[in-house]
Amino acid sequence: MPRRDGTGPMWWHGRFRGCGYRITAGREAILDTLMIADKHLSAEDIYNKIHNAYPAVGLTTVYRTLEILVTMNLVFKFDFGDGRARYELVEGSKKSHHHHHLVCKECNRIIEYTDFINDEIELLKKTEKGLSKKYNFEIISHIIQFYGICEKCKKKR
Amino acid sequence: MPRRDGTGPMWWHGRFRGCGYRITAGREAILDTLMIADKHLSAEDIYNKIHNAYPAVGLTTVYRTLEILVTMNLVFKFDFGDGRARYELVEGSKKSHHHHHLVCKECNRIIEYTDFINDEIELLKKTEKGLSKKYNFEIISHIIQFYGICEKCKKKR
DNA sequence: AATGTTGATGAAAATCATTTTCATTAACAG
DNA sequence: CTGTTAATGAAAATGATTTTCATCAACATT
Repeated sequence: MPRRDGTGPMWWHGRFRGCGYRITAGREAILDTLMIADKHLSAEDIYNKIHNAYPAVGLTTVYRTLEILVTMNLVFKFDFGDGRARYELVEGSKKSHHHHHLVCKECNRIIEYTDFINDEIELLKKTEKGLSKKYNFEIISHIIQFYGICEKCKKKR
Repeated sequence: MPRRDGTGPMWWHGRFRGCGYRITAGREAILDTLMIADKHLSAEDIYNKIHNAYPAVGLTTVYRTLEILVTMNLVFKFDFGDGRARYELVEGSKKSHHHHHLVCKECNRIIEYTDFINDEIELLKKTEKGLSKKYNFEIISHIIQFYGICEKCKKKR
């Protein structure tokens, strides 16, 4: 039985192996980092967090692992418009919860919000159902982002 | 009075000049292209479309103009995950209409949909109102995208 | 536990969209 | 018409991400 307290195989091992991928120290470190952070991180963020404990894991491996995780739909890749991608565990993978983001066009601050989620989930369900039928499109994930000016940047003006 | 039939100043001239920007042939060509296309284009798409009529307009100018237009909220910049940004006129600027996108994770095809928009608009309004009050965040635009597998890619499997 | 197959890896080089530099040109206010 | 200064193109720089390739290690099989 999969556990997540470090005493047994992690919840994702089976799925990983099932796809023909091997479990390596680097990959475990990357997944652990994503689970602990439970927040969007860039590839370099992850590399830095890992580097002390696993000096042998290079940035290339971080990119390669993230690509696999995104393909497997275990991780979602975000673009907040600042030229580098951010990654976070897909909702349901573990601790993560349904949320979306506000992106400040001025300072690029990201605000994660979980408000007004119930109505949103309901609408999303309905929309996904309708869209997947009409376009015969299998919907796996979605993104909702609001762009604007954050509190601090408004004051600066 | 601003017109859009080529017989007078375009609707955006005033706004452009008001921000201290000059009107140049290149900028007119870029805006025209976006208006005619009324669909997401990459910087290079625009460059190619313009190049015959305006060989003097370089790709750099396209990028620079697009950046201005995005800052002025006349144009929206999209990331569909294939490494190059797409641009389209903001809804309300001109012919464009409220719509969102389905993105195929496999072939990167983009499907533009306008279905189920009424409920969506209503929810968005409510959410935007709530969010801007709670976080004191001025919302200018939003993005909704669904990721998944398109019809053709499902069949290929 | 030893071994072979083959996926995984790091380092360095390559890629490629986008940005910056800089000397020249042109918009437009006066 | 003229001066000021923003806009421009070409070429170089940037910087995140990807690829190459020789080496290493996971793990299925013995």
